[in-house]
Amino acid sequence: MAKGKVDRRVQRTRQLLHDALIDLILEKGYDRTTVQDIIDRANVGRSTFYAHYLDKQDLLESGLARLREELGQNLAGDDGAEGAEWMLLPSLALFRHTGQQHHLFRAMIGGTGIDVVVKTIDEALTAHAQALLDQLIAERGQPCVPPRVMVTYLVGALMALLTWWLDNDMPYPPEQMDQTFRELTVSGVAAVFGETQ
Amino acid sequence: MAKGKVDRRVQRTRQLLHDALIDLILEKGYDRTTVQDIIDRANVGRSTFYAHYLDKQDLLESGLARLREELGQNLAGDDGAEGAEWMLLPSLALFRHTGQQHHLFRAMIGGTGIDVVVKTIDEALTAHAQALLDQLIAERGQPCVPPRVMVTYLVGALMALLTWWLDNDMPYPPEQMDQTFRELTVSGVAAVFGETQ
Amino acid sequence: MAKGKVDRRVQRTRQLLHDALIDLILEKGYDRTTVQDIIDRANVGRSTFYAHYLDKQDLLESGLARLREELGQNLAGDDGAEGAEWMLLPSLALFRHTGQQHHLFRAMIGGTGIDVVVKTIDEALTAHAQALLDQLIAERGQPCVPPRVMVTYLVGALMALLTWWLDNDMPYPPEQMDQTFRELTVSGVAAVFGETQ
Amino acid sequence: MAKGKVDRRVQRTRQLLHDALIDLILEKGYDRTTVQDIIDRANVGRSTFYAHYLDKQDLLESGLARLREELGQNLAGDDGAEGAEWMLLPSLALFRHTGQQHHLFRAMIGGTGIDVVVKTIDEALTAHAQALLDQLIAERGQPCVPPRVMVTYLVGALMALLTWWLDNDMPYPPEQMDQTFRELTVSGVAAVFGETQ
DNA sequence: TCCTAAGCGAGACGGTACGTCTTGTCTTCCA
DNA sequence: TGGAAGACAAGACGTACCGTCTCGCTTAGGA
Repeated sequence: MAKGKVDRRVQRTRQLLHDALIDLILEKGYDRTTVQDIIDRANVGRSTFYAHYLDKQDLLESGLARLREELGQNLAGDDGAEGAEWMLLPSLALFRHTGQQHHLFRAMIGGTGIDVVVKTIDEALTAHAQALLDQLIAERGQPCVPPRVMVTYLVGALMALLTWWLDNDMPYPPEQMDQTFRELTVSGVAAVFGETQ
Repeated sequence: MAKGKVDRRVQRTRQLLHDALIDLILEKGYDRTTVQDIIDRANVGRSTFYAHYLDKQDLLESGLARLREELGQNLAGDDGAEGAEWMLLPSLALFRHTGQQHHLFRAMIGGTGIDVVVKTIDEALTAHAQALLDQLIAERGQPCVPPRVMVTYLVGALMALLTWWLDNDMPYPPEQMDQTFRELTVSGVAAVFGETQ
Repeated sequence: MAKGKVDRRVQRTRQLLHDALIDLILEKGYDRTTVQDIIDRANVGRSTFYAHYLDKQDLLESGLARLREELGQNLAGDDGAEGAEWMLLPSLALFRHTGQQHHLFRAMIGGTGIDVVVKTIDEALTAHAQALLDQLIAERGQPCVPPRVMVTYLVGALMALLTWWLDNDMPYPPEQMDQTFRELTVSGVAAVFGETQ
Repeated sequence: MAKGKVDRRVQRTRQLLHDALIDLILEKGYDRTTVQDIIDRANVGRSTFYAHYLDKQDLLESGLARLREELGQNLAGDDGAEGAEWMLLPSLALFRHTGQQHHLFRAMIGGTGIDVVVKTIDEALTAHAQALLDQLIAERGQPCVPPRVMVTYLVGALMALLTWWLDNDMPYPPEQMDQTFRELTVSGVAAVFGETQ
């Protein structure tokens, strides 16, 4: 069998398992979902599950690559539209994107959230903000606070807004959430670069 | 037995259980600690454990009252020293306080953290910020963004900084962390109230 | 709790498990009986089973002490009645005893049999024959063949008859089986001690 | 492809599987040998195994034809040499034959033995003894015990000696084992036919 | 010499039983 | 009489084999 090429059956099995997991997360939450639930739903043998994944978390993580990619694409296109040079995070795109799949995202990052998912989004946003900040530093010079801490601040604030928004049934439109984030953020970022808004 | 007076043994048992839990959290983390571990360490019977607490989480939560109180005291005294009227969170006191007990706090809120602990601190900070914000609104009128969202933003950002700081072995002194938080926050808060810094 | 004294519940649980195993052996055979079958039948938790026994075989073996004892009692009383001094095995008692519980013994030693059970009976008979043979040697001197081999011969022959008898629905009464065994055995034993019948 | 004619490759595959099984039985015993072990050793695909045999036992049994044949040949030649007319089993040839391949036979019938192998030898010996006994009956008339039971007795005794001998590292030469069996057997057989030795 | 059906290896798969682990309840005994 | 000790039912876990299956490659034997 050609190396590096995965059997069509393997692809199918993995897809079945992923789909089953997502279904079950939506139905009863990640923590209450057991491996048995997953393989029953996917019509897959127990040993088959463990042939592909180490455990439930491994299955989840293997699906995060796709999430990362999706986020990357959706968020990338947003930057041009941001306008303000002080805006380091694609918050509008993020609110829009998660709002569209709010059932899924609520199950994934709402409430307590699933650690590994939260961490994945966190890291993606962190990388994004870090990159933009590096650019800004190249243009403006060092800010008066440690850049890494700034990034942590921005990402933490945005994640908090996002989580709160999903947990509270999205009481404002994405645009307003973005606007709020922007208002609170931009002058701070400008300030640490010595600018006055 | 005198009613209303809790048997001294009961107090002792509870203390043993709390201490055992804290020890074990520091040793191997909350998630990897089992009820069996706790009662072995505390030299307590299994049924005794369940006579006092519903489960592991209940034991943890019951200890949070003290944490809340401690935080309340430590953070309250800080406000006067904050100086700026736009500062809604006692960040300096928080960094100092957690830094002093960083082993414990790292185990509690570092990494993935223990949900209920994070939530407790989050709620305490949220209440604090909300109160100060209400005052500010009484003086300044409504800000241009939803106040509840503002509070979420501020608390989320501060929690993110705190967690990052502990996870990265406190690379900056509490004063600098506070300063950074302040720089990034104050102008934003002022801005939404229509003030220019 | 008093050491060496076993909780009444423990006794009860073990009894339930033993009974369930015997039931199931009679119903579907030892090999086809699973641990799950046993604990379902006994209304016992899986972990309880493994708290008491290492595995299915261990449960079976732990019940063999009683079998050994039973055999010992039933077979011992027979010797006086044997008559012939050349008779080293309580074959009549054995056929009678097993015939009375033929369902159980068929399941245990018929067909392929359960190794450990066959071995247990084999050992009990071997010890018995060896003891009588030692007496005989004390009286008569060494036989012209190795005593240990003689014992093996006698026990092997008797076990073969017993197994065949149970497997073929006991086509002869115990008395006739005993008589046959006696006819074929006695003159041989006498012969190796230099006696002519 | 010509029907009834088996592909050379087929022969080769079967041989590989048989050899692998025998190797593994000698190395780790029949019970501890898995199908996976066998096909790994034989460098054969899993499906190939099941294309030829139903299961591990089927593979083993298919090899027993040769064993039966071998036994038949070796044992047949012995009868003339038996001498005594009361000797119904070719015990000397049996001890010699198994002694020569004691590694294999020990693994096959020693200890607990492999049921199907033991049964095969048992049946071969039973048929042999039955045939000779029928002859004897034709000459001497009915014995005073059921002939079928006699045969069972003789075969059981011989198998027991053989197993014990192999399990105990053949402490006596085949001739002595045969002699012992003969001493214990012959007078009994004679006796049931009303003869005195 | 080519073609084609078979044998074959590789290994994915559904299924079943295993022995382990942890939870929260229940029972017994002792101080 | 309340707490220590720990037995217990429940059920999820990750592992080990089994027997079935699908896939392409190889390879003989008849055209």
